Amino acid sequence: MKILCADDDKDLLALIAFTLSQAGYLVIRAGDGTTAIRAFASEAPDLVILDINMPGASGFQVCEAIRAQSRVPVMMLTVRGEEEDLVRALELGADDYLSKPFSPRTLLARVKALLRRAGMENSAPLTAGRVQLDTQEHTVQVGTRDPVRLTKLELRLLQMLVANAGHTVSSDRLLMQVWGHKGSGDRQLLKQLVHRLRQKIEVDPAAPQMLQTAVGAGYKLIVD
Amino acid sequence: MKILCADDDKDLLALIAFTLSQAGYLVIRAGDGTTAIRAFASEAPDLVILDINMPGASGFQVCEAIRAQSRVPVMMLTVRGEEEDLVRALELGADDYLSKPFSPRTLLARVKALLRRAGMENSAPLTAGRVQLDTQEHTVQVGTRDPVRLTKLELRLLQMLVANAGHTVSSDRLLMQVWGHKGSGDRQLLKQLVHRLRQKIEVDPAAPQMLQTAVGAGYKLIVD
DNA sequence: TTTGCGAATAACCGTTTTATAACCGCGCCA
DNA sequence: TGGCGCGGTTATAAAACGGTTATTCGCAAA
Repeated sequence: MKILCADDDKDLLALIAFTLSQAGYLVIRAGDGTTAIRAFASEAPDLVILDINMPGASGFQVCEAIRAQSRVPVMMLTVRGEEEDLVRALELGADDYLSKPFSPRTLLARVKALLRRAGMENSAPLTAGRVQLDTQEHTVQVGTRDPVRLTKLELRLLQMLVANAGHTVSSDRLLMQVWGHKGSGDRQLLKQLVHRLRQKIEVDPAAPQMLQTAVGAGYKLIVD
Repeated sequence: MKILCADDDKDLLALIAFTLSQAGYLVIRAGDGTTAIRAFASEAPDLVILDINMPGASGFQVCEAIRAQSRVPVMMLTVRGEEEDLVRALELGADDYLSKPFSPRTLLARVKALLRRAGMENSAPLTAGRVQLDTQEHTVQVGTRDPVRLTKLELRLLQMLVANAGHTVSSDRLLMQVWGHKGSGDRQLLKQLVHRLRQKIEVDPAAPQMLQTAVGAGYKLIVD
């Protein structure tokens, strides 16, 4: 089991690494955000622990980048009393958080819980029904049709929909996950992106079968 | 299912509210003890979450006041390592406690456990009798009838009524919850909204069975 | 440099949803 | 009896929403 830990506090990082490797996990370390993102791509860890305040890229940015291509469990480390950070982290798709200072015992318990929860047999995290995402190639394949290339934003959008296949995802949530912020004028971008995505994955884009809109609520991906 | 949350930490309150409403609960907020007591009286929540340290009235006092008139489940929030607080809280009749910091997931699990223990859980968060709300899809389903799509305002109104099923809710409170303000001319909007909602959920909208009006007071949802 | 592509900005259309307004009927009470 | 408040209903105007298309911008590859 491979765990990626990112924190700019060398001592804390060492403590975390020690605790986890003691428990039998393989720990990958990153001292800043950009390193973390790179490490994530090259190591494909089973779980990620991110400090929020880091040089390079903040924990938020790293989390966002990771969520753009994977659903691995992400745990955020925060300083106590920064609850608004938490809201943001969770909205970005983090699965749990731990506020500093924490005991190694707590850390371990939470890590185990998170891994258990993830089932760890993430089997094929990026498929739903006949829809198959390939984040490496940036492509989707629907049924036996030819794979279609997707842009970065299209991929992120579809990823969110695949992850919640069958349930509608609110526009706000999509906005947040795809662009990382919730500007008011950005509704336009979403409907455009949906439009482009439909052109690519629907048999008849004018009468969408898979990417349906839930009026007033958001969008959802229908899989049989 | 209605939950009253009292905490003077705005950010934490926001986090709690976010977590719970995400899970489909209707959250009533209070920023201090006295507000909490007043809100408890007017809202009759199904569960109460209280911070111990609050201006106005402490969590202890609020808990005591609530216990003087109700057996509703109460969960206390404590800071870690203040065990004597816990003892006192439990003696005052609190049903559970959670020490900060806690993860949203934990909170949700404990809340559900508490509701289950109280026997309130028999249904999903937002159902009352044969009425089933789906806040994600923006739909209601009544009995075995086909689900009906609701607009944003209709959903909020119905949510309020479902949370108070069987009891009449004053027009002012509905106005407040649905529109967020209490303008004078807005009575018109309410009666119109009620009208539209009846068209959607009543068998015979001209003779409402479920969404009944309490003349001079407000409206109430009748469930068997 | 030009070209090409993804993304952002903007505008248009038809539909749905919400707000404004008026009218109806009823019970109440001076 | 007539004025008044209240709730229900209907009509219409205004705003928001979703789909679509065209244009512009920024950037990196050719």
